Amino acid sequence: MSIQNKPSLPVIKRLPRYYRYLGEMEQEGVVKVSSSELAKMMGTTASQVRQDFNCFGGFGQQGIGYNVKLLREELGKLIFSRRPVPTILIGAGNLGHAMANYLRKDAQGFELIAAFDVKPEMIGLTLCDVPILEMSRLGAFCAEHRPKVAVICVPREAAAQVAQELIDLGVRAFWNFSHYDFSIEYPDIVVENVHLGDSLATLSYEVNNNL
Amino acid sequence: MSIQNKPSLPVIKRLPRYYRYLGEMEQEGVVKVSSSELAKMMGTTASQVRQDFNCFGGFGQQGIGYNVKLLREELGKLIFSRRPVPTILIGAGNLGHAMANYLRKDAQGFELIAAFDVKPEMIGLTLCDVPILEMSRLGAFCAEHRPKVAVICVPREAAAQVAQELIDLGVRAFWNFSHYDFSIEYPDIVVENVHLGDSLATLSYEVNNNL
DNA sequence: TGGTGATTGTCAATGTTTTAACAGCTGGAA
DNA sequence: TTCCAGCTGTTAAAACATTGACAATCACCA
Repeated sequence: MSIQNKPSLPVIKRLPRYYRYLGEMEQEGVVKVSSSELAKMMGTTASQVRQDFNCFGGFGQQGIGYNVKLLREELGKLIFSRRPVPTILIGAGNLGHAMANYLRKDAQGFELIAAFDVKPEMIGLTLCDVPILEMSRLGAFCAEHRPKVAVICVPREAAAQVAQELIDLGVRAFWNFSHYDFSIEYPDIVVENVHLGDSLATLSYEVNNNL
Repeated sequence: MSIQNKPSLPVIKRLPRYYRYLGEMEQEGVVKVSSSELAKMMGTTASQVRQDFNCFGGFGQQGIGYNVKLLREELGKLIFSRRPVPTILIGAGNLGHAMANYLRKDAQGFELIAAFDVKPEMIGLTLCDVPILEMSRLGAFCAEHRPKVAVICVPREAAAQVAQELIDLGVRAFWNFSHYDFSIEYPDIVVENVHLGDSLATLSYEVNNNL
């Protein structure tokens, strides 16, 4: 019933998947679910499912199982902010476009408020209804609008400098698609890396060695 | 000196990063590196670095360290195939475009040979120099060209069916951007998931709870 | 030539995550 | 009412991953 020890990273990484499956179930009209049913979907054990939820105080009812709607709501409260987090995007290239679209159509909890790029021909265009601004305006924009999250879609060479600039400007969270690795010197900053190259290399390794 | 026990997933996931850092060092003209220097870059311990390489037989020289060029070559051999792996892309939308570009410009070891989409207005166009074909031609194409890897950039609703079709057609490796989770029923299939939604949700959790 | 400092490969210890086991609760049937 | 099957919460054990420790090796120098 009480909040247990701080959930570990593996647990946190599983929460969105639970949330996703529960959403699908709710849409299908499923009302209750057991840990073993969830385990089957997740490809893990019932034990892990129960332990995961227990980190946050256990949302189930002994003898019954979990109420799908309630459990999903609770997970939602844990994962998402009450109101959309103001977010900016740096690098409006191909990947930047895809991610801006993703933020608008498929993500919840984030509100894209501006994009930035260095290419002169992009300035003034819009991206998912937000303007693409010059990098030189970054400072003034952040001072005024105080974005909390930045999506980094620039090449590695540019990333280090941009990251430092954004940190100095008060941005505290990064969804990082560049190959640049944020250093660990800033303890109060959160970074979620999507290293496509590493992901693809992992696939390559598996193809090479396991097929 | 001999090949140790099968490397675990965490080790494999670190290989691309080692490879990346070694590439940067080689470009800068660095000749040798010690486990503690690598550890510092990776944000881990020297012990782990040595243990990681030891899974594959230890590429260093006692008393000296590791030869940057040699180590990188060895890791490259482990990660990448000798010749480019024929690869197809399913779903030529925004994300598909970005990933096709990525495959061509920034990835090694994969050769995009065709893209497929359901939208009639896309058929006949090209994407990174490869044709965009109708989904109905998938079977014939695979029979002729035998792609090994498929990049899945379709919505979740479509993914399950496409995946099954591709598996039946002999594709054995998937770089999966859809929200569909490949079931575990096929043991000889490798899947590398890039669940953007889950990644973003993780970031959201951190923003919500750690900032 | 022999000593010294640096460094790897390897084994043992520690820490973390996952799995198993079981007491206690619940709803329904006999 | 009482029993039973099915389920959670929780504690304990097992598996796994990381870190620490140290002998063996090497280049260099006196």
